Amino acid sequence: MFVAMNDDELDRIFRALADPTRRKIIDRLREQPDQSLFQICAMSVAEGGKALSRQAITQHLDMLQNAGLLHVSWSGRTKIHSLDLKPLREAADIWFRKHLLEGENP
Amino acid sequence: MFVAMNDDELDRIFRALADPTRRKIIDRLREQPDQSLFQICAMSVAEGGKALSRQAITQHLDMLQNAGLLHVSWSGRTKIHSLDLKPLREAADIWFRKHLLEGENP
DNA sequence: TTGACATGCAATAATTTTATTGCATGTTCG
DNA sequence: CGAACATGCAATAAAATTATTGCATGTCAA
Repeated sequence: MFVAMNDDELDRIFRALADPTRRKIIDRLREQPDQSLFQICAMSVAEGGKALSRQAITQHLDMLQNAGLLHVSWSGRTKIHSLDLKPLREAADIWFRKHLLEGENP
Repeated sequence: MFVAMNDDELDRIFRALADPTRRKIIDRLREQPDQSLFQICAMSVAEGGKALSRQAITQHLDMLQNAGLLHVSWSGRTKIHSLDLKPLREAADIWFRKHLLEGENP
């Protein structure tokens, strides 16, 4: 099985995963998909401890989307966010597994 | 199988992987372990395109070591670097696989 | 011992990332 | 229609990351 992904894409994904707030968003979005920006902000406040502004969350979501990790749609005035795990799997294929699976002691 | 890793450790690992220079260092160190700082600098110059200062490389190595990804030893005046992939595997266990393996369509 | 070598340490500069603020736009509901 | 709502856009501030420079320390080898 073969995946195609250039360095820039891979880089965007790794960068997207570098921030704990974004990883938390990914976690929550996986637990419950199709959340609005407001819902995501609410989660963030409820769990994260520190309350980020809506714009901060928006910027994090932008980075996730830029890395191709998000599927976004609109329902009226509401923006709906869900995960797209495919790029994550591709990144794992071409990088992570290379280091984690080769030469593993059984 | 159970792994123990706190949020800080996980965060250091993800941050360490966020930079392309560091990922390249990991790649090269995997191809050829037990390299000195100078060797790593030389590689970086030879391959990376942009020539970083020795100190820049040192700082990158520090971050990798801080994330527990490096095994360092001394031979006289020479510092020897090798990878320690165990933390990477642990990080994959508690985070990556959760998202990548669950709910995979077969 | 001395000079070249391999590296460390510390300060600072340059760049990027993260967060905030204020205002603007389109949508729903009464 | 008009008010509350959900979000966007843009500028800027704050903080963190990345890279550089200069000097210091310990080691090897002639």
